[in-house]
Amino acid sequence: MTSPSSSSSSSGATPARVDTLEHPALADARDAIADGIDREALVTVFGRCTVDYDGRASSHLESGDRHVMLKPDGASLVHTDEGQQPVNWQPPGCEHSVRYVESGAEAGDDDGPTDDPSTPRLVLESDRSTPDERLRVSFSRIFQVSAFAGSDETELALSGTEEDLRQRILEEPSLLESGFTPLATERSTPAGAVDVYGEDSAGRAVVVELKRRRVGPDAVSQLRRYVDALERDLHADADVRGVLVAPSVTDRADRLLVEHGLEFVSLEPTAD
Amino acid sequence: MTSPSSSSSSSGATPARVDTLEHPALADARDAIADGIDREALVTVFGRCTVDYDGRASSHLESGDRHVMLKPDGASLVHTDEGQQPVNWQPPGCEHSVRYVESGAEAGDDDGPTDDPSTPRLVLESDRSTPDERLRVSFSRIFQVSAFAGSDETELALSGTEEDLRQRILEEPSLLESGFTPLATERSTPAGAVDVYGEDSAGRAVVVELKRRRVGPDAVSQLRRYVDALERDLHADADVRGVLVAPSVTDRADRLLVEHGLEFVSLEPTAD
DNA sequence: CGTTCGATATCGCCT
DNA sequence: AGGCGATGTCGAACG
Repeated sequence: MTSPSSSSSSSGATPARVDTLEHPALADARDAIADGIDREALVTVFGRCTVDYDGRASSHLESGDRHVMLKPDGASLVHTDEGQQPVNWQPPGCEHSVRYVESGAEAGDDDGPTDDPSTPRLVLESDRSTPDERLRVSFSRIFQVSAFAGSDETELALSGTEEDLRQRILEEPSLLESGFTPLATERSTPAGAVDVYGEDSAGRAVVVELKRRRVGPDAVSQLRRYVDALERDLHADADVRGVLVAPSVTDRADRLLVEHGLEFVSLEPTAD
Repeated sequence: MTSPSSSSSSSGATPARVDTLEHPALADARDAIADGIDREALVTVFGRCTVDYDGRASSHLESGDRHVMLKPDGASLVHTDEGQQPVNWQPPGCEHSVRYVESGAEAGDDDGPTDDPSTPRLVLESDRSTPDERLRVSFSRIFQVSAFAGSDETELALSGTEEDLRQRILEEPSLLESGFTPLATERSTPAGAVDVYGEDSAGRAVVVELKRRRVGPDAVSQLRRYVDALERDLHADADVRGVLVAPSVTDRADRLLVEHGLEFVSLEPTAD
């Protein structure tokens, strides 16, 4: 069951390739993983391991069975059987390495005890600098190693974003209010760029902050910062209106809006 | 190469089990995936597929080779060979389903064209309500299916969090400033809960907002909301101090602090 | 349930 | 490289 199996898809311009080992010896797993990293394949390892992270924060995970994915762009993901988020990870830009250690005590230079340091271990590391951080996965057993090489040229088409909401307003400004005229998007202020800047039927300046979903107090504060900054920037006794555009607001955000003299218009990113 | 292989770890209290098919026929893949879901295993599928999401937003991904993970808690993840984040996903709480469709045109009820609708397809769906959303992965080819059953009882131990920063301040209040006395954590105000509430050596109320890392304008606004709310809550002519505690602040955040009469103390979550 | 806020947030854009 | 804001953010704590 530890003999390597390599197989290619029989049709298609760029055949996908999969290499799998089941219950390999740790040394064989090391070779397969090193080969997968070298070939820039997507490598997965399922096995019993401890996990240590050190960098922006520090973490330790005792021994358990987990699924590890190493990507050719340097990303690393450790998944348990629960949760959308990996229990540990490393962002793209890391250098992956793998090594076989006869005595687990040497797996880490300065780590605490692992599940059984006296047994041999296979250690995966993903390191980067800026910020300096490291993920180390130390396996006592490996149940499966796979290396996937495929082809994926396509990009995700997503709709229902804040950008869609902006397009809706620009194409039909009356959705904001009758007589509204957009003058600029991403208009720069000392506090940052305003989503949509324009003027109302009376010629007053209007700052519009867009949110694709129901908003809380943070969005109100954000809008307030822009209105404040623009009032100073126009340095007249400018009466600048601030309008929050979102599907809905929470109670507390609504009170904040009133408190700060800001307005709200209910609008969804798409017309459905 | 399409014969099923099931294997168990030979030692350990809770042996891990791995079932793998390589280049299975779609109908065989369907049975293996359904069995894995049924057994509450962690199921992975690598193959050529299109991906469609509809719910909080909508997205479509043309045909390519991707890695799909179905977790027993209902989470679903679609990974390409790039990026830390899945290109598509579904949170825990979904219901997974798998079906074999002779003609791909029936894979979706109302979908646009896929890579080749005339060929048979294997369709994975993960659905949930509140919010109502659905992820559909439609495979034209499957290169590998695996089902992993393991054991993982341990929890992550993490340090360097905001909670650590709070403990540091509570154990040694002089780190904030000489004479500071913490009176409460998570003190409730109309604007939300204050991280640390206390008084200085002159008996003035102090609101402390903690951040584990370098902060921008949002944290300053958050602190300002708390100070405002507390000044009203104490409804005296209360002079409430607001102190932001973080490793550092950006320039713009620093100007905002001055503008709002707030203070800053540089402190890291851990003593290193 | 909804609200609120933290996170090793990640990601993309722009300076 | 750092700042800044969006995200189908996710997740947890709390009401």
